[in-house]
Amino acid sequence: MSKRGGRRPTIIDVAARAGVSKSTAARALAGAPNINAETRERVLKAARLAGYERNHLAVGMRSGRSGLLGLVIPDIANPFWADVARGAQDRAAQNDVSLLVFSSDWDAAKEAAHLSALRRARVDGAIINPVSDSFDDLDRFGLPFVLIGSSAERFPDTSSVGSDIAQAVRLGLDHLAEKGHVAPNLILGPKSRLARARFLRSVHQHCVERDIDPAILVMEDGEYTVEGGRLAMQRLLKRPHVGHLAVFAANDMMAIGAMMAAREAGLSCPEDVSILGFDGIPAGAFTTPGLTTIAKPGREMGIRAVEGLFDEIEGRPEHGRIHLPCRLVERASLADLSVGTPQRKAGAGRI
Amino acid sequence: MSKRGGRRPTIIDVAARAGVSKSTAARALAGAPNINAETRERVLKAARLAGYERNHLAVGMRSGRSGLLGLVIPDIANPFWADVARGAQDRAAQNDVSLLVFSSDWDAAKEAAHLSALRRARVDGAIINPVSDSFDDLDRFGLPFVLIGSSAERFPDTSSVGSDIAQAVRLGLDHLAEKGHVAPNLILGPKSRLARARFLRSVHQHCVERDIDPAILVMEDGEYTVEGGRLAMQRLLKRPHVGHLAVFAANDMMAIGAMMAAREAGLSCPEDVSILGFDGIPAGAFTTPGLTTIAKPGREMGIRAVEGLFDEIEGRPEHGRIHLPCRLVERASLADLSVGTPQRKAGAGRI
DNA sequence: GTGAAAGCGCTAACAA
DNA sequence: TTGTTAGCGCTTTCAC
Repeated sequence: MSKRGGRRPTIIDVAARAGVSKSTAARALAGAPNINAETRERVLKAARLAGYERNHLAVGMRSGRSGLLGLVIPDIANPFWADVARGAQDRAAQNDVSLLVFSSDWDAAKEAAHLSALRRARVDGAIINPVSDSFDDLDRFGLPFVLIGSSAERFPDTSSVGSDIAQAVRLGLDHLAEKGHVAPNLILGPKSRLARARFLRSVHQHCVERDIDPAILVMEDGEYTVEGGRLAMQRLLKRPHVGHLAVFAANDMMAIGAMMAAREAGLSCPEDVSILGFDGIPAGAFTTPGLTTIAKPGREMGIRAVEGLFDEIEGRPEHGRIHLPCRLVERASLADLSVGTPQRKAGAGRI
Repeated sequence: MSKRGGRRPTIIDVAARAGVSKSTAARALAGAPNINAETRERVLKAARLAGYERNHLAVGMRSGRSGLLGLVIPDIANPFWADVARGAQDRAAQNDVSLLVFSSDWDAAKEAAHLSALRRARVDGAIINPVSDSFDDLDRFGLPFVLIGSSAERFPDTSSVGSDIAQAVRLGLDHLAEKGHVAPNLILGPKSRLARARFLRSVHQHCVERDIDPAILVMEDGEYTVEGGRLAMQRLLKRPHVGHLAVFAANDMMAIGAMMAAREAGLSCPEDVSILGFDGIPAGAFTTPGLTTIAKPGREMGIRAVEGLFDEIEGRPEHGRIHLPCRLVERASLADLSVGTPQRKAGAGRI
């Protein structure tokens, strides 16, 4: 608390200490080439002694760069998004840039408010997972941005970073098939969300590749929450079905909800019901049984998004859509139906 | 993307549009009293038309206030801390200030780096949960700060916000006693952390109040993680004991680990083992059985911390230690041993 | 190789 | 009530 009140040293203080002008001090501090080596040392030493730290505000003012980046995600309390935030944070720090993180809580009005706050804070750009698929707020954002975990169809000249849904679905469906679940039931997100369509499209495509008729697929919708998954599973359970029930949920939270619904219905997992999740949140390791899931590379997504944003800001027109691969996390929520019975080849086309 | 490249309007643009000087425009925008009502309207309208937004950097430069606050927490991926961050975020937004959130990952070097980044970003102050209890970095932070979830013994003239550990421990121990577990085993954090001492002190104090000899308490240490809890529980299980085993863990993650260790040892919860957690993380609702726990008011802590920080910054010397009450979340991890046998009064002093 | 001066956008003290 | 001016800390010409 020593110097709580004391004015913080400026470049002028450093220049005075070193006995040079402030422009010389600035040159030394910036590591410019056109300066006497000995003078530079003197300035650097003076800066150290004075405890000088460059004022980002003043720099921002001159350069037009605040050194601030925004990150708008739906829910910081969701471990997946927290992981994204951490990756972005770390990558930004490498370039001495700070990150303003906002939770939109799936609320378009809140998102608009955050975007506005970001503009006022003079961020150099933002990484955004848009709440709605209308992108209205984005149209008037007016600053460089990168989309994360969302399709960029509306913004052809914008980069986006996401997980490779098609690859993830393939991974999941093939793993299910290996265990003898060729055409699993699906628990999907709300119809309003584009992510749902992308997921479903990948499933259809994979089915076609494996000679399975997509029409036999049974599916239910729900919110991307535990409760949403539980409700969807209850509906699935009410439908007529025989024998073992396999479920592929579009989100780990929903998968956990489905697991609870199964237990509440007196069914046990994985004996009566197999459940595959999608996200890779830590809580999946604590359920009974542990949740087998497809893990998205959250941290890596955050890192790549920041790098993409740097490109946007610098005007390097990458405009790429980066799709990072997901990986299978095998735990215990899938029954192996292929054991004891002849291993059925994928593509059999029956449930 | 319309005006991506276009220079953003300044107060000078607004003044020109309204046909006044920039100081008049500034007065109107600031809502100063000494200005003609009609002129004010004209300026406001001009600002709206121009899409003017006040430049926080420039304001910060003049006023010495950046409108930025820092938050340094051990782990943004821990739902409890994410909750704190969200509360702080929301409260800060009310005053149009933004929050820079950093994860120290329990690493003192990282913490020091973050504190330095915060200073360079010119935050007006910070909310900090210090990694180590040595507070060395804090000594040279040099900006207003508020401690969160940590004791402020080393900083008598600093505010701190935390949960009321004593009340929480009382709540937990009394609830355990009601269920017939008078002297539960304890799973504590690492010896190096001050939080451990505070927790233990509260337990001792409560025991004394209830006429229980603290010496009979059995305890194990571990890291504040699932793995730490599992290891501690394994050690607890190896000790000689008869009948039902009750455990009070100092952290939900550890409690979940303890639950796993019990299951791995062939014991079932709550039949053979009762487990009480402390934190209130969402994952506790997804374990089998659901984890009974004491929930800390994370969100509220974040809010109060920001308010306390505003006081510090304004120079209002509150220097209070706010201890917010915790609440019991009853799920299914505790056996009720009082059923069927006469309810034993608290204070019996036996296991 | 170094210094003087302008200017980023804003607010506040002083003048009119 | 309004305008003029100085200056926050920094970088970047332009002279010397």
